[in-house]
Amino acid sequence: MSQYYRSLNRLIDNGVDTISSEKLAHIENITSAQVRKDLSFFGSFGKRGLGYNTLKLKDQIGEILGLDKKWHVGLVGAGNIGRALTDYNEFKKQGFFIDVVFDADPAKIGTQCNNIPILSVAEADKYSHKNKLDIMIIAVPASAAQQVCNTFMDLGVKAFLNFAPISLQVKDDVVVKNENMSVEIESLSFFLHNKNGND
Amino acid sequence: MSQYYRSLNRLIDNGVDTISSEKLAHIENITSAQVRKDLSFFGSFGKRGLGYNTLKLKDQIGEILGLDKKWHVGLVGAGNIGRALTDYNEFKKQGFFIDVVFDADPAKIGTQCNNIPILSVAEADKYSHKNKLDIMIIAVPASAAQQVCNTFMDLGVKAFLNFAPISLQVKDDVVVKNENMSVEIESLSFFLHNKNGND
DNA sequence: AATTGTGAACCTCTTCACAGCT
DNA sequence: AGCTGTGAAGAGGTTCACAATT
Repeated sequence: MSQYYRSLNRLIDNGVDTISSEKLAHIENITSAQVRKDLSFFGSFGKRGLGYNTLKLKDQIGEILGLDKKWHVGLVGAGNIGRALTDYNEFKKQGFFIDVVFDADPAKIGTQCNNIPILSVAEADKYSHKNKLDIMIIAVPASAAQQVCNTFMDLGVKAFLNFAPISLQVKDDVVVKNENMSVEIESLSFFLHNKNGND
Repeated sequence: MSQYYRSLNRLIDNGVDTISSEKLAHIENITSAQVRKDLSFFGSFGKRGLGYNTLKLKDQIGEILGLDKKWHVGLVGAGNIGRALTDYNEFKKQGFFIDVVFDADPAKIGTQCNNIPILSVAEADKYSHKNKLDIMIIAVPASAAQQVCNTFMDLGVKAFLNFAPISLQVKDDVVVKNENMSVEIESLSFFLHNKNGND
């Protein structure tokens, strides 16, 4: 869904105002039936014989994904990944602005990261009572990730984006999405390894 | 598989030398049958009545994933994400070292990024004739990603890790893994949006 | 007694194919 | 005529349950 949204934005920028499931499928490297199934699950957005209106479809998907809302995002871990994320344009473009950064390093606390204040994790409690925190991004080492997650779960955060390379244990009403770059590069390693083995 | 590998490393560090599919499943938040199916696909690594030897299993998975080999990785795009990746410890730990960075910005060319030289994309041809490039990481804007991908495909690169938020079109013998952080955060947005709607 | 490895059942996601709109 | 929306068929992946093994 998210991927359709992005492709539609690009199509709109290029002045395309109508698109068929066939063409959209080609862009996404999937089948046209898949596109129609995905979209029809949420409603009837297309016109038979014509296709989908790019602008209308984009808005409808945006609404489904809740992109019309502004979510308050916090980040834990002002390391390499954390710093990159505070200035990541794709997040900003979709309306995900990072309000606050938490870190454990006393040298960093009180400073800023791309104009976002860095607080101590101990201040999270106080912060969360004054400010909304819808989504927390965890960009700390694996050894600290579960503890950090627990801290913010206890403060009522229901959605986590986890960059630490472990599987977090969470309550039933909490959702975690993992962003594990090592997993992906290792699957490339697997592919190359096997390809060469069969040559 | 990759996730098992990481968990096994942590178990070994903690002095655990044997583990059952049940316990490993618990760590990964999956079922024990799933663990056994995954592992048995590649061979019989366990001992009935006992479980799996952590050290042996780790080595066997490492071999399957090709982690005993050293892969030569190149990076295109010395932006926020690119810079973070050149110093990303998880890659280094698994043996993925970035040898070279390519960028289009004349101001960056000739400089270094965490001690890795930054070359112009025009020099990629020359570079690739003298050095191996097994995996290319694409960390450029969406508008440039396909072109960059084509350039390196033509130079014979068969594996890409793509951080640009588009679906790359590649030849049949080439594999692309996408690392699209916006997709994940948007799925969190979707979750929160719907949860609140049903409250 | 404990735990693996695996056929069979089950479930979920994908593709096919075509009726029904525009 | 062209393209969507969707039931039915098919493929792929997950779980069950138990014989085999240590």
